[in-house]
Order: sequence, then C-alpha cells, then structure tokens
Amino acid sequence: MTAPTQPEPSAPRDTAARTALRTDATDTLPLHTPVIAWFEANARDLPWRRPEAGAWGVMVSEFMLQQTPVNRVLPVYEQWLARWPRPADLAAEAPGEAVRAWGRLGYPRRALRLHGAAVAVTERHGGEVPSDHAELLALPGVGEYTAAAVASFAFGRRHAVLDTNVRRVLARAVTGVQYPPNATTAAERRLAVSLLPAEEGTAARWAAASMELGALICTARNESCHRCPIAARCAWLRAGKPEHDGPPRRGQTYAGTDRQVRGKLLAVLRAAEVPVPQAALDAVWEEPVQRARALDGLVADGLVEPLADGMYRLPGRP
DNA sequence: TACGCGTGGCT
DNA sequence: TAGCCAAGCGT
Repeated sequence: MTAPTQPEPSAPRDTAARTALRTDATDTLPLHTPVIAWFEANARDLPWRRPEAGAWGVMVSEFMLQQTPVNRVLPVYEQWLARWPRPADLAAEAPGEAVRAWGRLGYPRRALRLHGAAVAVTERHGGEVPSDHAELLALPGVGEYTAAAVASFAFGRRHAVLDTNVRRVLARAVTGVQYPPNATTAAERRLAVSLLPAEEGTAARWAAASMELGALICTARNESCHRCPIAARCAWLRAGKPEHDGPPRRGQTYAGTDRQVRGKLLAVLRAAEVPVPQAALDAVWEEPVQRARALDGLVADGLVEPLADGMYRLPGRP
C-alpha cells in the first residue's frame, strides 16, 4: 500500500471533526476530503503507484492504460520495465521491438508513440521524464490527460486529471446525470478546475482518489453507491439515479472493420522473428481490397516496414 | 467535432 | 448473446 497518509491540509482538523458528526452537513466539506480518506483506506496496490516505479514507470503505465483495463496491463507492464528500466533503454531499441513487446494490449500505435516518447525524453530531457506539463504534452502520444496524470502522479503537481473515471464521478456527484458527454466539454474542464484542492500534494491525491473512486465504486455499470464515500451528497443519487437521456453513447464496432484486419496482420508480424512474405499476410483475410487497405494503413502508420521482394517486418531502426 | 484506432472480459 | 466498456490520442 502506498496511499499517502498525511493529514488533509486544506481541511483543518477541527472543522473536519465537527462536520464528521453531522451527516446532514456533508456539503460543507470540500468534495475531495471524504474521497481522499476513502482512497487512503481502499487504494489498490498497483506497481506504478509504488515509489520505485518512478516517473518512467508512471509514464509507461499511463500509455498502456489508455483504453485498456488494469488487469490486462499488469503483466505487460512488469515485462516492459524489466526489459527497459529507463527511457534510454527503450530509445536504443528498434521501434518494432516495442510493438512486439506490446503484445495484445491493443492500439499498437501506442507502442510506437511510447518508443517515440522515450527517444524524445532521451534526446531533449537527458533521459529524465520531465515534470512540466507543457514539456510532457509535447511528447508523442501524450495528450492533455496523460500529461496531467504524469505530472500529478509522478511529481505531485497540481493539475485537473480528467479521465473517463473522473468525468463519470463528476457527472454523477455534481451534475446529477448518469454519464458524461461523449466528448470532454469546456464545462467539464471548468468544473474539474473548480474542484481542484489549492495545495499541490492534496490536488495530486485528489486526482488519484477520484480516479480510483470511478474505477472501483462509481463504475459505468453496477455502481456501488452503498460503498461510496460521497453518496450522501451525490446529485445523481439524490435525484433517484435517472437513466441516461440524450444522444446515444458512441459505441465501437469491430467485426469486419479494417481494425480487425490490421490486428490480424500485425499478429502475424509480432510472432515472426524474421521478415514475412506477402503470402503469409494474405492468408489472414479473404477480401483483397480491404486486406490491402489495412496493410497500407499499417505501413503509413509506421507499424509495418515493407522490404524488397514483397517481404514485411515490424519497423527496424531508422 | 467526430472519427479511426485493438483486444478481450463481462453482463 | 451482442453490445458495452476499459487511466485517450491524433487528425
């Protein structure tokens, strides 16, 4: 367990003690206070939360966790850090090795971008993951969320960390609706900033705690309101948990798409230690037009390197 | 802004 | 069982 245990600085002890006895007065506490207290008692012991993970471990985990469940990330994360314990170690590898080690995590462009980020960290930052939000944002594969997450989790900085978990928690607890909008809105960002604790370390704990609450309690389906530390003040619960009303949440089709074909093609190349002939790739999909389009896309994305004589492989060193 | 991008477990 | 969903990013 690594959940910080310091007293909560922005809520003076006397105030907290007084209000804790008044269950009808929870609105007077900042939202982060009960959530952080819950987190300190219930946080999962994840490897990237341990001190030895360092900023590089945090960054690797954030790339892997983009749209991918924790349980699937765990084994790949451990192998990755054992093989490439520092950014420079990964930067020295061919990008194709990152794609191969990515395995079946999905969205393999993330592997390529993580490799690119390692190269950039090595070249521009002396091999140390930067703590500055703008410098993080400039790295390939690092967007607003990941920059804020790395700065917050690895360096204790104060940023609004707005991922799908936090967005859902705020949608329910504050806005009173079941789900946040499909795309992050300016209103959500304003709300997240308004809830940010003033003190840096408290803000960082709130970021981790609110994400964990969304991941474990305030889940998309089968939420556990009876175990929620802010159930008493949750706008959605108070309103009787009305079901989502509005435009349908964007789904993801997969069967028969280029994505599926790309996945099959890349699986062949991941498994091969030597370049593969065109015929081996042709075998994974019947329909030639879509098959060619998928392969072209992989080449255009830099995930596949075409060689002479119709041979293909994962990308080598430039 | 909306879409394309992998994979697999869960209900 | 067929969607739904999972710590988003780049264009």
